[in-house]
Amino acid sequence: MGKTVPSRRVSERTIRRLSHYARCLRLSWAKGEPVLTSGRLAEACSISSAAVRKDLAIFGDFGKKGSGYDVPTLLRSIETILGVGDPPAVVIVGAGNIGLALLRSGLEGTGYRYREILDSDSSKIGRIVCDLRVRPLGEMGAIVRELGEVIAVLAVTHGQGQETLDRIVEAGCRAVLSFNLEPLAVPEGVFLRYMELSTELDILTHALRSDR
Amino acid sequence: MGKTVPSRRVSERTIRRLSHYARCLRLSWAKGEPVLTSGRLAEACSISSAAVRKDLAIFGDFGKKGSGYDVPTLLRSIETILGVGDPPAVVIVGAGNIGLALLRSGLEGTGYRYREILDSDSSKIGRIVCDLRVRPLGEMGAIVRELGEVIAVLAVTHGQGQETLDRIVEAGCRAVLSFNLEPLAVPEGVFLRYMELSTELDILTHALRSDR
DNA sequence: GCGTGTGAACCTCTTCACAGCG
DNA sequence: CGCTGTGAAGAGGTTCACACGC
Repeated sequence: MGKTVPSRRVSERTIRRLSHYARCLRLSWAKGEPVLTSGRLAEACSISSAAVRKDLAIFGDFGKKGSGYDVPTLLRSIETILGVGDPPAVVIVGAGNIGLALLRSGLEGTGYRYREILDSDSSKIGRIVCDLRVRPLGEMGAIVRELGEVIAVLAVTHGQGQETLDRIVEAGCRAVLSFNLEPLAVPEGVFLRYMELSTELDILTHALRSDR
Repeated sequence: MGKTVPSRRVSERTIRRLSHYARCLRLSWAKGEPVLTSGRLAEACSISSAAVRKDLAIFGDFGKKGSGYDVPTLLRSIETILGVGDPPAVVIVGAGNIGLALLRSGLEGTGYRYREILDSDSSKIGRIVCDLRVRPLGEMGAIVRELGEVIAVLAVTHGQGQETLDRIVEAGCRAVLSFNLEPLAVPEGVFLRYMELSTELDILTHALRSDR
Protein backbone atom coordinates (compact mmCIF):
# COMPACT_ATOMS: atom_id res chain seq x y z
CA MET A 1 0.00 0.00 0.00
CA GLY A 2 1.01 3.59 0.25
CA LYS A 3 0.82 6.23 -2.48
CA THR A 4 -2.40 7.23 -4.12
CA VAL A 5 -0.75 10.12 -5.89
CA PRO A 6 1.87 8.96 -8.40
CA SER A 7 5.10 10.84 -9.05
CA ARG A 8 4.89 10.94 -12.83
CA ARG A 9 1.98 12.39 -14.74
CA VAL A 10 -0.56 9.71 -15.60
CA SER A 11 -1.62 9.27 -19.20
CA GLU A 12 -5.12 10.00 -20.35
CA ARG A 13 -5.47 6.44 -21.54
CA THR A 14 -4.86 5.17 -18.03
CA ILE A 15 -7.43 7.58 -16.63
CA ARG A 16 -9.95 6.43 -19.24
CA ARG A 17 -9.34 2.82 -18.25
CA LEU A 18 -9.72 3.67 -14.57
CA SER A 19 -13.14 5.02 -15.43
CA HIS A 20 -13.94 1.68 -17.06
CA TYR A 21 -12.65 -0.27 -14.09
CA ALA A 22 -14.82 1.81 -11.79
CA ARG A 23 -17.85 1.00 -13.90
CA CYS A 24 -17.08 -2.73 -13.80
CA LEU A 25 -16.47 -2.63 -10.07
CA ARG A 26 -19.84 -0.99 -9.45
CA LEU A 27 -21.45 -3.71 -11.54
CA SER A 28 -19.67 -6.47 -9.65
CA TRP A 29 -20.51 -4.90 -6.33
CA ALA A 30 -24.16 -4.70 -7.33
CA LYS A 31 -24.01 -8.40 -8.20
CA GLY A 32 -22.55 -9.11 -4.75
CA GLU A 33 -19.08 -10.11 -5.92
CA PRO A 34 -16.64 -9.07 -3.15
CA VAL A 35 -13.41 -9.74 -5.05
CA LEU A 36 -12.26 -9.35 -8.65
CA THR A 37 -9.06 -10.45 -10.38
CA SER A 38 -7.13 -8.48 -12.95
CA GLY A 39 -8.07 -11.19 -15.43
CA ARG A 40 -11.81 -10.70 -14.98
CA LEU A 41 -11.50 -6.92 -15.08
CA ALA A 42 -9.39 -7.23 -18.22
CA GLU A 43 -11.95 -9.44 -19.91
CA ALA A 44 -14.75 -6.99 -19.18
CA CYS A 45 -12.69 -4.16 -20.66
CA SER A 46 -11.28 -6.19 -23.57
CA ILE A 47 -7.67 -5.60 -22.63
CA SER A 48 -4.83 -7.66 -21.14
CA SER A 49 -4.60 -8.50 -17.46
CA ALA A 50 -1.07 -7.11 -17.34
CA ALA A 51 -2.39 -3.73 -18.47
CA VAL A 52 -4.91 -3.74 -15.64
CA ARG A 53 -2.26 -4.55 -13.05
CA LYS A 54 0.09 -1.91 -14.46
CA ASP A 55 -2.63 0.74 -14.32
CA LEU A 56 -3.56 -0.04 -10.74
CA ALA A 57 0.02 -0.44 -9.52
CA ILE A 58 0.71 3.17 -10.49
CA PHE A 59 -1.36 4.32 -7.54
CA GLY A 60 -0.58 1.69 -4.93
CA ASP A 61 -0.63 -1.99 -4.05
CA PHE A 62 -4.34 -2.53 -4.05
CA GLY A 63 -4.34 -6.26 -4.78
CA LYS A 64 -3.94 -9.29 -2.57
CA LYS A 65 -1.64 -11.87 -4.12
CA GLY A 66 -3.38 -15.13 -4.79
CA SER A 67 -6.90 -13.75 -4.57
CA GLY A 68 -7.31 -10.43 -6.40
CA TYR A 69 -8.74 -7.01 -5.62
CA ASP A 70 -11.28 -6.22 -2.92
CA VAL A 71 -14.14 -4.64 -4.86
CA PRO A 72 -15.38 -1.90 -2.50
CA THR A 73 -11.87 -0.89 -1.47
CA LEU A 74 -10.59 -0.66 -5.01
CA LEU A 75 -13.71 1.17 -6.14
CA ARG A 76 -13.32 3.79 -3.43
CA SER A 77 -9.64 4.17 -4.30
CA ILE A 78 -10.33 4.69 -7.98
CA GLU A 79 -13.10 7.15 -7.20
CA THR A 80 -10.64 9.09 -5.07
CA ILE A 81 -8.04 9.06 -7.83
CA LEU A 82 -10.55 10.29 -10.40
CA GLY A 83 -12.01 12.78 -7.95
CA VAL A 84 -15.54 11.62 -8.62
CA GLY A 85 -16.40 11.01 -4.98
CA ASP A 86 -17.82 14.51 -4.95
CA PRO A 87 -18.41 15.11 -8.66
CA PRO A 88 -18.39 18.62 -10.14
CA ALA A 89 -21.60 20.21 -11.34
CA VAL A 90 -22.50 19.74 -15.00
CA VAL A 91 -24.09 22.63 -16.89
CA ILE A 92 -25.51 22.37 -20.39
CA VAL A 93 -24.80 25.35 -22.62
CA GLY A 94 -27.27 25.47 -25.48
CA ALA A 95 -30.96 24.61 -25.28
CA GLY A 96 -31.36 23.49 -28.88
CA ASN A 97 -31.86 19.99 -30.23
CA ILE A 98 -28.81 18.42 -28.69
CA GLY A 99 -28.82 20.30 -25.39
CA LEU A 100 -32.44 19.39 -24.70
CA ALA A 101 -31.87 15.82 -25.86
CA LEU A 102 -28.98 15.48 -23.42
CA LEU A 103 -31.02 16.92 -20.61
CA ARG A 104 -33.91 14.57 -21.33
CA SER A 105 -31.74 11.50 -21.57
CA GLY A 106 -30.15 12.39 -18.24
CA LEU A 107 -27.04 11.11 -16.47
CA GLU A 108 -28.66 8.26 -14.57
CA GLY A 109 -26.16 6.03 -12.83
CA THR A 110 -23.08 8.07 -13.70
CA GLY A 111 -22.73 9.99 -10.44
CA TYR A 112 -23.14 13.27 -12.30
CA ARG A 113 -26.24 15.41 -12.66
CA TYR A 114 -27.21 18.24 -14.99
CA ARG A 115 -27.58 21.26 -12.75
CA GLU A 116 -28.38 24.05 -15.18
CA ILE A 117 -29.13 24.67 -18.82
CA LEU A 118 -28.26 27.97 -20.45
CA ASP A 119 -28.85 29.65 -23.77
CA SER A 120 -28.16 33.02 -25.29
CA ASP A 121 -31.34 33.02 -27.38
CA SER A 122 -33.94 35.01 -25.45
CA SER A 123 -36.80 33.08 -27.07
CA LYS A 124 -35.59 29.92 -25.33
CA ILE A 125 -34.95 31.41 -21.91
CA GLY A 126 -37.51 30.65 -19.22
CA ARG A 127 -38.69 27.43 -20.74
CA ILE A 128 -38.87 24.57 -18.23
CA VAL A 129 -37.40 21.18 -19.21
CA CYS A 130 -36.92 18.29 -16.80
CA ASP A 131 -37.43 20.62 -13.84
CA LEU A 132 -34.74 22.99 -15.08
CA ARG A 133 -35.45 26.50 -16.27
CA VAL A 134 -33.41 27.66 -19.24
CA ARG A 135 -31.31 30.56 -17.99
CA PRO A 136 -29.43 33.25 -19.90
CA LEU A 137 -25.83 32.52 -20.81
CA GLY A 138 -24.85 35.73 -19.04
CA GLU A 139 -25.55 34.05 -15.71
CA MET A 140 -22.70 31.56 -16.17
CA GLY A 141 -20.42 33.60 -13.92
CA ALA A 142 -22.92 33.57 -11.08
CA ILE A 143 -23.48 29.84 -11.57
CA VAL A 144 -19.77 29.08 -11.37
CA ARG A 145 -19.53 31.10 -8.17
CA GLU A 146 -22.53 29.30 -6.75
CA LEU A 147 -21.70 25.73 -7.77
CA GLY A 148 -17.91 25.86 -7.58
CA GLU A 149 -15.99 23.89 -10.20
CA VAL A 150 -18.24 23.33 -13.20
CA ILE A 151 -18.07 21.17 -16.32
CA ALA A 152 -19.82 22.84 -19.25
CA VAL A 153 -21.39 20.69 -21.91
CA LEU A 154 -21.27 22.77 -25.05
CA ALA A 155 -24.08 22.15 -27.53
CA VAL A 156 -24.82 25.38 -29.34
CA THR A 157 -25.72 26.27 -32.90
CA HIS A 158 -23.06 25.33 -35.40
CA GLY A 159 -20.77 28.28 -35.93
CA GLN A 160 -21.29 29.78 -32.48
CA GLY A 161 -18.98 27.33 -30.70
CA GLN A 162 -15.90 29.48 -30.26
CA GLU A 163 -17.79 32.62 -29.35
CA THR A 164 -19.82 30.79 -26.71
CA LEU A 165 -16.78 28.93 -25.44
CA ASP A 166 -14.95 32.22 -24.95
CA ARG A 167 -17.83 33.51 -22.85
CA ILE A 168 -18.03 30.50 -20.57
CA VAL A 169 -14.25 30.40 -20.08
CA GLU A 170 -14.41 34.11 -19.33
CA ALA A 171 -17.05 33.30 -16.72
CA GLY A 172 -14.61 31.01 -14.91
CA CYS A 173 -15.45 27.59 -16.30
CA ARG A 174 -12.32 25.45 -16.66
CA ALA A 175 -13.65 22.21 -18.19
CA VAL A 176 -15.69 21.84 -21.35
CA LEU A 177 -17.13 18.83 -23.15
CA SER A 178 -18.04 19.96 -26.63
CA PHE A 179 -20.70 18.43 -28.85
CA ASN A 180 -19.92 21.16 -31.36
CA LEU A 181 -17.67 19.79 -34.04
CA GLU A 182 -15.91 23.02 -34.96
CA PRO A 183 -12.22 23.27 -34.08
CA LEU A 184 -12.12 25.15 -30.80
CA ALA A 185 -9.33 26.87 -28.91
CA VAL A 186 -9.02 27.37 -25.16
CA PRO A 187 -6.40 29.15 -23.07
CA GLU A 188 -3.83 27.28 -21.01
CA GLY A 189 -5.38 25.71 -17.93
CA VAL A 190 -8.77 25.05 -19.47
CA PHE A 191 -9.63 21.46 -20.34
CA LEU A 192 -11.51 20.77 -23.54
CA ARG A 193 -12.75 17.48 -24.90
CA TYR A 194 -15.02 16.53 -27.77
CA MET A 195 -17.89 14.08 -28.05
CA GLU A 196 -17.87 13.10 -31.71
CA LEU A 197 -20.58 10.77 -32.81
CA SER A 198 -19.77 11.36 -36.46
CA THR A 199 -16.12 10.41 -35.98
CA GLU A 200 -17.15 7.17 -34.29
CA LEU A 201 -19.41 6.45 -37.24
CA ASP A 202 -16.51 7.22 -39.60
CA ILE A 203 -14.29 4.74 -37.76
CA LEU A 204 -16.95 2.06 -37.97
CA THR A 205 -17.56 2.82 -41.64
CA HIS A 206 -13.87 2.50 -42.37
CA ALA A 207 -13.72 -0.79 -40.48
CA LEU A 208 -16.68 -2.17 -42.45
CA ARG A 209 -15.32 -1.01 -45.79
CA SER A 210 -11.72 -2.10 -45.33
CA ASP A 211 -12.78 -5.50 -44.00
CA ARG A 212 -13.61 -6.80 -47.50
CA MET B 1 0.74 10.13 -56.20
CA GLY B 2 -0.09 6.46 -56.37
CA LYS B 3 -1.40 4.24 -53.62
CA THR B 4 -4.62 4.95 -51.78
CA VAL B 5 -4.56 1.59 -50.05
CA PRO B 6 -1.57 1.24 -47.74
CA SER B 7 0.29 -2.03 -47.26
CA ARG B 8 0.32 -2.10 -43.48
CA ARG B 9 -2.85 -1.89 -41.39
CA VAL B 10 -3.59 1.69 -40.39
CA SER B 11 -4.02 2.55 -36.74
CA GLU B 12 -7.35 3.64 -35.34
CA ARG B 13 -5.80 6.89 -34.19
CA THR B 14 -4.86 7.75 -37.75
CA ILE B 15 -8.38 6.97 -38.93
CA ARG B 16 -9.79 9.17 -36.18
CA ARG B 17 -7.53 12.02 -37.29
CA LEU B 18 -8.51 11.53 -40.92
CA SER B 19 -12.09 12.07 -39.81
CA HIS B 20 -10.99 15.33 -38.18
CA TYR B 21 -9.08 16.43 -41.27
CA ALA B 22 -12.16 15.75 -43.39
CA ARG B 23 -14.21 17.94 -41.10
CA CYS B 24 -11.69 20.77 -41.31
CA LEU B 25 -11.45 20.46 -45.07
CA ARG B 26 -15.23 20.75 -45.45
CA LEU B 27 -15.11 23.85 -43.29
CA SER B 28 -12.30 25.39 -45.35
CA TRP B 29 -14.02 24.49 -48.58
CA ALA B 30 -17.22 26.14 -47.36
CA LYS B 31 -15.16 29.23 -46.56
CA GLY B 32 -13.77 29.18 -50.08
CA GLU B 33 -10.20 28.30 -49.17
CA PRO B 34 -8.81 26.23 -52.06
CA VAL B 35 -5.54 25.15 -50.40
CA LEU B 36 -4.53 24.19 -46.86
CA THR B 37 -1.10 23.51 -45.37
CA SER B 38 -0.27 20.80 -42.88
CA GLY B 39 0.42 23.57 -40.40
CA ARG B 40 -3.06 25.02 -40.60
CA LEU B 41 -4.69 21.60 -40.47
CA ALA B 42 -2.53 20.74 -37.47
CA GLU B 43 -3.52 23.89 -35.65
CA ALA B 44 -7.21 23.20 -36.16
CA CYS B 45 -6.77 19.69 -34.76
CA SER B 46 -4.36 20.66 -31.97
CA ILE B 47 -1.59 18.37 -33.15
CA SER B 48 1.80 18.78 -34.84
CA SER B 49 2.19 19.49 -38.55
CA ALA B 50 4.53 16.50 -38.87
CA ALA B 51 1.77 14.22 -37.61
CA VAL B 52 -0.58 15.54 -40.28
CA ARG B 53 1.96 14.95 -43.04
CA LYS B 54 2.76 11.46 -41.74
CA ASP B 55 -0.92 10.53 -41.66
CA LEU B 56 -1.55 11.74 -45.19
CA ALA B 57 1.64 10.31 -46.63
CA ILE B 58 0.49 6.82 -45.64
CA PHE B 59 -2.06 6.91 -48.44
CA GLY B 60 -0.22 8.83 -51.14
CA ASP B 61 1.52 12.06 -52.06
CA PHE B 62 -1.42 14.39 -51.85
CA GLY B 63 0.51 17.59 -51.17
CA LYS B 64 2.21 20.04 -53.44
CA LYS B 65 5.61 21.06 -52.10
CA GLY B 66 5.79 24.74 -51.44
CA SER B 67 2.04 25.37 -51.38
CA GLY B 68 0.15 22.69 -49.47
CA TYR B 69 -2.86 20.45 -50.09
CA ASP B 70 -5.61 21.08 -52.60
CA VAL B 71 -8.75 21.11 -50.45
CA PRO B 72 -11.34 19.41 -52.69
CA THR B 73 -8.88 16.78 -53.92
CA LEU B 74 -7.67 15.88 -50.46
CA LEU B 75 -11.20 15.85 -49.11
CA ARG B 76 -12.34 13.43 -51.79
CA SER B 77 -9.31 11.24 -51.17
CA ILE B 78 -9.96 11.07 -47.42
CA GLU B 79 -13.62 10.35 -48.00
CA THR B 80 -12.61 7.48 -50.26
CA ILE B 81 -10.18 6.15 -47.66
CA LEU B 82 -12.79 6.30 -44.91
CA GLY B 83 -15.45 4.91 -47.20
CA VAL B 84 -17.88 7.68 -46.33
CA GLY B 85 -18.55 8.69 -49.92
CA ASP B 86 -21.55 6.41 -49.81
CA PRO B 87 -22.12 6.13 -46.06
CA PRO B 88 -23.77 3.06 -44.51
CA ALA B 89 -27.28 3.28 -43.07
CA VAL B 90 -27.57 4.07 -39.37
CA VAL B 91 -30.27 2.36 -37.33
CA ILE B 92 -31.14 3.24 -33.75
CA VAL B 93 -31.89 0.27 -31.51
CA GLY B 94 -33.89 1.34 -28.48
CA ALA B 95 -36.65 3.96 -28.47
CA GLY B 96 -36.20 5.05 -24.87
CA ASN B 97 -34.80 8.31 -23.57
CA ILE B 98 -31.47 8.16 -25.32
CA GLY B 99 -32.65 6.59 -28.57
CA LEU B 100 -35.33 9.21 -29.04
CA ALA B 101 -32.96 11.99 -27.99
CA LEU B 102 -30.47 10.87 -30.63
CA LEU B 103 -33.13 10.72 -33.28
CA ARG B 104 -34.40 14.19 -32.40
CA SER B 105 -30.95 15.73 -32.36
CA GLY B 106 -30.25 14.23 -35.78
CA LEU B 107 -27.05 13.80 -37.75
CA GLU B 108 -27.12 17.10 -39.59
CA GLY B 109 -23.97 17.79 -41.56
CA THR B 110 -22.29 14.47 -40.84
CA GLY B 111 -23.16 12.70 -44.08
CA TYR B 112 -25.04 10.03 -42.14
CA ARG B 113 -28.77 9.74 -41.54
CA TYR B 114 -30.88 7.76 -39.10
CA ARG B 115 -32.87 5.37 -41.26
CA GLU B 116 -34.81 3.32 -38.74
CA ILE B 117 -35.54 3.12 -35.04
CA LEU B 118 -36.34 -0.21 -33.41
CA ASP B 119 -37.48 -1.41 -30.02
CA SER B 120 -38.49 -4.72 -28.49
CA ASP B 121 -41.09 -3.15 -26.19
CA SER B 122 -44.47 -3.52 -27.92
CA SER B 123 -45.84 -0.44 -26.16
CA LYS B 124 -43.31 1.70 -28.03
CA ILE B 125 -43.76 0.17 -31.46
CA GLY B 126 -45.72 2.16 -34.01
CA ARG B 127 -45.03 5.50 -32.45
CA ILE B 128 -43.90 8.11 -34.99
CA VAL B 129 -40.87 10.28 -34.17
CA CYS B 130 -39.15 12.56 -36.66
CA ASP B 131 -40.93 10.87 -39.55
CA LEU B 132 -39.75 7.44 -38.44
CA ARG B 133 -42.07 4.74 -37.15
CA VAL B 134 -40.71 2.66 -34.28
CA ARG B 135 -40.43 -0.88 -35.62
CA PRO B 136 -40.05 -4.19 -33.78
CA LEU B 137 -36.52 -5.39 -33.13
CA GLY B 138 -37.41 -8.61 -34.88
CA GLU B 139 -37.38 -6.76 -38.20
CA MET B 140 -33.65 -6.06 -37.97
CA GLY B 141 -32.85 -8.93 -40.32
CA ALA B 142 -35.18 -7.59 -42.99
CA ILE B 143 -33.76 -4.10 -42.55
CA VAL B 144 -30.19 -5.31 -43.01
CA ARG B 145 -31.21 -7.12 -46.18
CA GLU B 146 -32.98 -4.03 -47.42
CA LEU B 147 -30.38 -1.37 -46.53
CA GLY B 148 -27.20 -3.39 -46.96
CA GLU B 149 -24.37 -2.71 -44.51
CA VAL B 150 -25.82 -1.15 -41.37
CA ILE B 151 -24.38 0.58 -38.32
CA ALA B 152 -26.55 -0.03 -35.26
CA VAL B 153 -26.63 2.59 -32.52
CA LEU B 154 -27.40 0.67 -29.36
CA ALA B 155 -29.35 2.57 -26.71
CA VAL B 156 -31.50 0.12 -24.81
CA THR B 157 -32.50 -0.26 -21.17
CA HIS B 158 -29.54 -0.84 -18.89
CA GLY B 159 -29.05 -4.56 -18.44
CA GLN B 160 -30.46 -5.51 -21.82
CA GLY B 161 -27.37 -4.53 -23.80
CA GLN B 162 -25.82 -7.93 -24.38
CA GLU B 163 -29.10 -9.66 -25.13
CA THR B 164 -30.09 -7.02 -27.67
CA LEU B 165 -26.62 -6.93 -29.16
CA ASP B 166 -26.73 -10.68 -29.71
CA ARG B 167 -29.99 -10.31 -31.59
CA ILE B 168 -28.79 -7.57 -33.92
CA VAL B 169 -25.54 -9.39 -34.65
CA GLU B 170 -27.59 -12.49 -35.33
CA ALA B 171 -29.62 -10.41 -37.76
CA GLY B 172 -26.47 -9.64 -39.77
CA CYS B 173 -25.38 -6.29 -38.39
CA ARG B 174 -21.58 -6.02 -38.29
CA ALA B 175 -20.99 -2.58 -36.73
CA VAL B 176 -22.35 -1.27 -33.44
CA LEU B 177 -21.95 2.01 -31.61
CA SER B 178 -23.09 1.44 -28.04
CA PHE B 179 -24.46 4.06 -25.70
CA ASN B 180 -25.03 1.25 -23.19
CA LEU B 181 -22.21 1.26 -20.69
CA GLU B 182 -22.27 -2.45 -19.82
CA PRO B 183 -19.26 -4.49 -20.94
CA LEU B 184 -20.35 -6.12 -24.19
CA ALA B 185 -18.93 -8.96 -26.22
CA VAL B 186 -19.17 -9.49 -29.97
CA PRO B 187 -17.95 -12.32 -32.19
CA GLU B 188 -14.91 -11.96 -34.44
CA GLY B 189 -15.65 -9.78 -37.47
CA VAL B 190 -18.15 -7.52 -35.71
CA PHE B 191 -17.01 -3.99 -34.86
CA LEU B 192 -18.07 -2.51 -31.55
CA ARG B 193 -17.40 0.93 -30.15
CA TYR B 194 -18.68 2.85 -27.16
CA MET B 195 -19.91 6.39 -26.74
CA GLU B 196 -19.18 7.17 -23.11
CA LEU B 197 -20.27 10.54 -21.89
CA SER B 198 -19.62 9.56 -18.28
CA THR B 199 -16.03 8.56 -19.02
CA GLU B 200 -15.40 11.90 -20.71
CA LEU B 201 -16.80 13.61 -17.63
CA ASP B 202 -14.54 11.44 -15.44
CA ILE B 203 -11.50 12.49 -17.46
CA LEU B 204 -12.42 16.15 -17.13
CA THR B 205 -13.10 15.74 -13.42
CA HIS B 206 -9.70 14.15 -12.93
CA ALA B 207 -8.05 16.94 -14.89
CA LEU B 208 -9.77 19.59 -12.75
CA ARG B 209 -8.97 17.87 -9.49
CA SER B 210 -5.36 16.99 -10.20
CA ASP B 211 -4.64 20.48 -11.51
CA ARG B 212 -4.55 21.98 -8.00
C1' DG C 1 -1.52 -23.29 -6.85
C1' DC C 2 -3.13 -18.66 -7.77
C1' DG C 3 -2.75 -13.91 -8.86
C1' DT C 4 -0.25 -9.66 -8.03
C1' DG C 5 3.61 -6.33 -8.91
C1' DT C 6 7.42 -5.33 -11.91
C1' DG C 7 11.74 -5.09 -14.61
C1' DA C 8 12.89 -6.01 -19.39
C1' DA C 9 11.79 -6.64 -24.15
C1' DC C 10 9.03 -5.21 -27.57
C1' DC C 11 6.36 -2.43 -30.33
C1' DT C 12 3.93 1.62 -31.81
C1' DC C 13 3.40 6.36 -32.27
C1' DT C 14 5.36 11.07 -32.19
C1' DT C 15 8.74 14.50 -32.88
C1' DC C 16 12.79 16.18 -35.09
C1' DA C 17 15.33 17.76 -38.78
C1' DC C 18 16.38 18.01 -43.35
C1' DA C 19 16.61 16.81 -48.31
C1' DG C 20 14.06 17.80 -52.32
C1' DC C 21 10.76 19.84 -55.21
C1' DG C 22 7.69 23.52 -56.79
C1' DC D 1 11.81 30.67 -50.17
C1' DG D 2 7.89 27.55 -48.46
C1' DC D 3 6.09 23.33 -47.50
C1' DT D 4 5.97 18.40 -48.26
C1' DG D 5 7.67 13.66 -47.50
C1' DT D 6 10.62 10.87 -44.70
C1' DG D 7 14.53 8.53 -42.31
C1' DA D 8 16.31 8.70 -37.68
C1' DA D 9 15.77 9.55 -32.87
C1' DG D 10 12.97 9.67 -29.02
C1' DA D 11 9.02 8.88 -26.02
C1' DG D 12 5.38 6.25 -24.50
C1' DG D 13 2.60 2.33 -24.02
C1' DT D 14 1.91 -2.74 -24.08
C1' DT D 15 3.21 -7.50 -23.51
C1' DC D 16 6.15 -10.98 -21.44
C1' DA D 17 7.70 -13.63 -17.89
C1' DC D 18 8.79 -14.43 -13.39
C1' DA D 19 9.70 -13.60 -8.36
C1' DC D 20 7.02 -13.03 -4.37
C1' DG D 21 3.30 -13.50 -1.02
C1' DC D 22 -1.23 -15.40 0.17
